[in-house]
Amino acid sequence: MGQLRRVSACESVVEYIKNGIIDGRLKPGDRLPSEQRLSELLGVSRGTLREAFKKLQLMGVVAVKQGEGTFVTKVSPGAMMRSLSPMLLMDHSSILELIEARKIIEAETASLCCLRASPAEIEEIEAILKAMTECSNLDLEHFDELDIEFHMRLAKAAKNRVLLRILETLRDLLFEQIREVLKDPEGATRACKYHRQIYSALVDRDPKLAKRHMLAHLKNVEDTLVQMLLHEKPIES
Amino acid sequence: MGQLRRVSACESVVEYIKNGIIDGRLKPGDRLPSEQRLSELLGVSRGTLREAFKKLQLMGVVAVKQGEGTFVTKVSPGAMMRSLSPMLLMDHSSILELIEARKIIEAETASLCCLRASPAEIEEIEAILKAMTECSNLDLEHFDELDIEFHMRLAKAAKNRVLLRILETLRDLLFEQIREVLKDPEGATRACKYHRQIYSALVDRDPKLAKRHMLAHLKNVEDTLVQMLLHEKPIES
DNA sequence: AATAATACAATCATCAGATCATTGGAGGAC
DNA sequence: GTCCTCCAATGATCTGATGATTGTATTATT
Repeated sequence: MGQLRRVSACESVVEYIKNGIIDGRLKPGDRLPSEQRLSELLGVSRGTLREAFKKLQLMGVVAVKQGEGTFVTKVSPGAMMRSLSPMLLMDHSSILELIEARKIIEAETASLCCLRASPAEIEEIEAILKAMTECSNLDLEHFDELDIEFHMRLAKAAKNRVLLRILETLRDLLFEQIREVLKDPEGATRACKYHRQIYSALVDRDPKLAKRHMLAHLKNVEDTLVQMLLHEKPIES
Repeated sequence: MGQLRRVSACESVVEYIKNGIIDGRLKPGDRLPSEQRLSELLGVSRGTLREAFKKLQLMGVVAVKQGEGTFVTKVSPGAMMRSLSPMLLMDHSSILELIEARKIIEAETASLCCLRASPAEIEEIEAILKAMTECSNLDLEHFDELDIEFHMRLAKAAKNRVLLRILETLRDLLFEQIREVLKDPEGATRACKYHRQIYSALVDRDPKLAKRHMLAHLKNVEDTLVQMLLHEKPIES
């Protein structure tokens, strides 16, 4: 009997690593022992260990690099964005739900950002804004990255890791859609304008204004996206 | 050297399954071929296949059941929010961040609920509220379940699957804390009062009022929790 | 005939031992 | 000092096996 819970070996390994980080035995940047050694150490097979790593990878706890090893990830700035989950079998309605969620959360983080951002963080955001402005005229290539970076810095300066994590996930899910919007030079110009307004409110430490501008910005993105979705139906694989 | 991207075998399998769902070859509830057969079919080893399944599992795309097989699950846009909880939930500050996130999101869902809830949904919510009122005097046992049910019905009636999924995750992470608050009879009574106010606003279809009451409710929970955290320090492992 | 107990087959969970591919660094050629 | 080659460490993948769990067909019992 006793089917209460037979913990899988894989899950045990995940817990082991997680606890190691929690109690400080493992720190961000640390390299774990090789698969060979760790599997012997924990008494599980390499296959099981790799499944656990796969899970930890997806949770963003570790990063695996062939030829180098497996590392505890630091909570670094938006360094590794692409690696996360793609997964887009979304219909239009779910895209709209994603955007609605983003509007709600990001409007609030913009507001919190006004209250909590350090001067250094504001400077960093300014630098990104500057790069975006210069970028928008010539190089649309990296504009989308800067756009996302702007939003993520804002969210980070809001000092709430839960909201940040949620926005990171939403960002990944909406990444392709955002790119499409920004491919249009006019869309990029508009985005710049909104970003400047948000930044201005941030400098003035005006939460309500920042919230309003962010909402206007995302509403604009939403409208553009709706237009695009109405005219193009294909969902590229 | 064309190191542009060497797609890993694991990732190929993930794409294969995902595309199968997108183009309708695989439908929710379908059982995939056994690991043995599928690995031969796709030309990868079973270990690789299992790593891919691990990832798909975490993405909420498939469910693996020992002795039965691997099944395609019904996939929702909120499915990806699952991995929010890696190592969070360890110190007090992260609990407060969780509550802050909950305040922001749930206040907005209460508002949306006023705009979108069907009469039938409002009736269901009323029934839960009634049960809570009766319950609070005698049976504190199931009161917490009803409390959570109330909030979840509200979120569901807001008709946004992404926000719903986020709140489900936050609920799981905060569950123990919520229980503690409601153990106090006075806390339960207060909760009832707030719930009635929120429900009243819902009946009147007054989004702003509902939002305000929800915020007041969660602020109260937050305050109670802060008090508790100040007096008890233990962090159970 | 209906029901309970058993045996069996399918399937996932895990293990053990290999080979291939990639990375970083050591050491030599210039 | 700089560049190149080679090699050891490590992850990526493969192969083949055994244990654990589930559903079902079979049998025994009433």
